[in-house]
Amino acid sequence: MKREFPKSFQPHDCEGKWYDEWQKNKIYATDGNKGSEHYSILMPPPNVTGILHFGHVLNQTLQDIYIRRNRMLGKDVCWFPGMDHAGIATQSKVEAALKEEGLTRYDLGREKFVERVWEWKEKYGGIILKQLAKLGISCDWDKTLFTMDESASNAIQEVFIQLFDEGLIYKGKRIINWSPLSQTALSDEEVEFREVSEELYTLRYYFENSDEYLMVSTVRTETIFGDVAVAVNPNDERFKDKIGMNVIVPIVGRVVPIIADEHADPEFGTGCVKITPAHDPNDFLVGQRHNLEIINTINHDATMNSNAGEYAGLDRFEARKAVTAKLRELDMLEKAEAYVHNVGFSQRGGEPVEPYLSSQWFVSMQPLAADAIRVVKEGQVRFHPAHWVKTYEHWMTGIRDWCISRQLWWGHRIPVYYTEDGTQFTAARNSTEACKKMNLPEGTKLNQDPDVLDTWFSSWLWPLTTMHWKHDGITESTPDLEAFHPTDLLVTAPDIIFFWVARMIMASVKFHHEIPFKDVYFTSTIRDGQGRKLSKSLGNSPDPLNIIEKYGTDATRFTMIYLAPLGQDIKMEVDVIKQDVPSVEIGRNFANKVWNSGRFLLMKLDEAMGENDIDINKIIDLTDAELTASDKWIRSKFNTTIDALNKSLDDFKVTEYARILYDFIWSDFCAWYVEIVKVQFAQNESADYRLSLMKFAIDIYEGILLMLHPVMPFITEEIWHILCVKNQEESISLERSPESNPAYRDSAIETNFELLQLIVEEVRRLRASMQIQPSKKLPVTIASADEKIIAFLNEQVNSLAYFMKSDKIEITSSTEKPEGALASVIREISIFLDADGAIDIPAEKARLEKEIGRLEGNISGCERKLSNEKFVQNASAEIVQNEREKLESMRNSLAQVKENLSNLK
RNA sequence: GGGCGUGUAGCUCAGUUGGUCUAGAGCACCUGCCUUACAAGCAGGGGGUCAGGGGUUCGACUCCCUUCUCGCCCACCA
Repeated sequence: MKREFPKSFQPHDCEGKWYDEWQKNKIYATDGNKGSEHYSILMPPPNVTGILHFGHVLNQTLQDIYIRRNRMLGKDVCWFPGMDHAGIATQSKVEAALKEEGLTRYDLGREKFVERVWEWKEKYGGIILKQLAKLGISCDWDKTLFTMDESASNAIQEVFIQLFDEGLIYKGKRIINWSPLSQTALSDEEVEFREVSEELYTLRYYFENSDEYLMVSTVRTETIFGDVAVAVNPNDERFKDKIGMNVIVPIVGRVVPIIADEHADPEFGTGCVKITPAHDPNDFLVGQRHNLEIINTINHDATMNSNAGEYAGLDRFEARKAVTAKLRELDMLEKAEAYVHNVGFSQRGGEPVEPYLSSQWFVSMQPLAADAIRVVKEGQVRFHPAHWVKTYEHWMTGIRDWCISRQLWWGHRIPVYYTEDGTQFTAARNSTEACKKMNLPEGTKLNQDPDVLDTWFSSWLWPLTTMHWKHDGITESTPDLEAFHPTDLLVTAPDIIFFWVARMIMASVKFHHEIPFKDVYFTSTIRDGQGRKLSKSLGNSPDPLNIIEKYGTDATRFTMIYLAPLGQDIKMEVDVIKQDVPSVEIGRNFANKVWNSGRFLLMKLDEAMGENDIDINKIIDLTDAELTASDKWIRSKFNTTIDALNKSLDDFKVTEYARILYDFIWSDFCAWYVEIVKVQFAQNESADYRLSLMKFAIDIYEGILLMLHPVMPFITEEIWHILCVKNQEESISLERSPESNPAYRDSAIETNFELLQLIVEEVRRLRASMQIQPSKKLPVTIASADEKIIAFLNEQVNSLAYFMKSDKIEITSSTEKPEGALASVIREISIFLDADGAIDIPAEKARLEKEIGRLEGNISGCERKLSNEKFVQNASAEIVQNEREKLESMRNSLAQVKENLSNLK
């Protein structure tokens, strides 16, 4: 029965089919008892609100490559998928939906609102995971964890209580980053600074009962309502005598002291700075040092409060305009100048954050950092590329406390209980336990803290919660933890090194006394043709699903890997309107090449079988004596390539892996070996030989499929089932490792074959230079003084003839040039192409003269080197020897070329 | 201000501990081909003082110093 092998590869026909088959047979599932060696990866959980982007394609493909490879190596492999509840993002989405109905979350109340969010999650939350599955990733979906799942919640609660009891979580009244849009506190990491052009206003602060004034500069005129002092530097001679005097805040009329504080920089502005402790982190510290009153003038939504008098209710920016106008009117404004400075923006909401004084929960990070720095320094956790270690250490060394409370409803509620008067509180699993901890009578009414935890407070426990650590609040160890923690590899974008990577290291070391992962691979940032980051807001990001639809999953995966050098950005031309990424053609064309070479092998196999239906596995292998040098050459190359591929993956040089595969398959296998198979097949009509030859070629090709499978899982699976498996029931998947056999490595044959390639290429060049018709067959003479080379070339004479389009080849030790032939010299081997009178004498003369010039240049360079005593003394013997041989060979070649020139008449 | 990275053909990038590197590949370009799988293909070609300067060395794209370019991260100035 002949097998079907369509003319071109149709990705869509096989992708869904194989993915279903893999998942149905649960070949990616494990209970941790499948083998002695384990390998695991944690999937960075996408946001429940997320949609697929190119970052995912790259990131997931990288993980899948390592997962598949290690499974193929026979390890017990587990890839843990999951999804993040994404506090602010998700809550905003649901609030936006409510707004459509004319409602706010307060109309629903907390409980109803959270129910709504769960409903939303059930309805839309799975989209991103289904999209990820489209990438062909081989994870065990049954192990999917949602960060709001009960088992995760329990662990998170335990961690909070433990840190609270140890005094590492504390409540503090501080200036935090407030998001007026989301109306919640943010951590420092959630704020990004951007350069903004604003105006710097210089105001007059008059002394009491005087016409004299101090000049004070500020951008934020609206904050003068919170002014409680003016600070000057204690060493600033200009103001030394003013310290202790009072000035009057414009408009407000408040009398405030002039204080001395290092915070005031004499070099900046007027040297005087107004102190507003409620609205600036530095001013807050100054206020603490000088025991100043704190006057808050801004509401949660960034409108002015009653302390702003007639400006109350105005938005902060409108208030700034109004106050500035008023100052101008009162002649209190000395000047206004253009000013560029950095302003913090909410990463999520995009609005300027407000430095805001409020009570929040903090984690004391310094005590957690020490061990986490150590495990990286010691190389227990390795970063790729390694230069991230410096960034990591720098941040960890100066680490600041982490604000973890969020004024949201969607998230893990803070497990802290307060007495009704608010004077006593503790962290506990429930109010009963809280009563006990506070020595209160059981049943005392307590209130739980209304706030929830920062989403990243669940993310930092991801290595533990995915494996159900303390899923019930108690259990320290689980089968997954036993088998798969620490995980082997984390693949993630470098922009979350602080948000996530560093914190996971701290958490696993602190709570489980183990590192969370051994290697961290930081992925490339994907940019468009102009070098801009692909992003939704820029509108320069095509939907990967459209690209997959157009080119296929394998092609998309391969292209991303092929283009993504470790530690450097990828630049990729994108066309959002056409929804196209043209460079994915690389992968598409490559897939086509792979497909067609497989198709060719099957055609030839079928031809060899004739009417018979033979099990490929029952075909007799060619003996070593029956193999030609070319067969041995491809076998040797194949084994060299496997080793190179393994090394590239071990070194996390994934792009190199893709390039080695590409070059080996395209050049070595397709361009050379497949052509040779055609010749060998044609020249030997024995059916047995032909079958055995095809089996040999298909065996090599099967190895190629195995090597390619981690990056192109679908096409390889499809071809393997068509070409390599007789009985479809035997195996669901090709997954197993190609083995390299050092015995098949043969450097002598590789060198000889390289020579054959050079000769072929030279003849092609000669033909092209004389514009000889491609179909025209011409006699070729190859002359060498080396008998071994003659023997090798003689064995390959049919292949040579085919490659060189020659109808007559003479391989000889005599260097006599045939009449009227084009002549060339490659490594002392003379090549004569009988151009049958089509020879252009002046052109040929010019070509030979150019060659002579080149050789003479090289020879004199070589001679100069060798006559340099220091070179001969210092360079290694091998280098010097090489140089001598090179010189000798070039001299011989030069002589031959000169002879060819003199014969040219 | 501090740290990290980058600069090689028109474009995107390779280039292993300095020595066949007078520097490679893909795309684009030019010439010619429907040659027994593949025109999503095949054969050939042009194109680069390896950002600039200095140094170490017998020898530098590769190591050191320095200037410049572009990019990223951290800190932050009222």
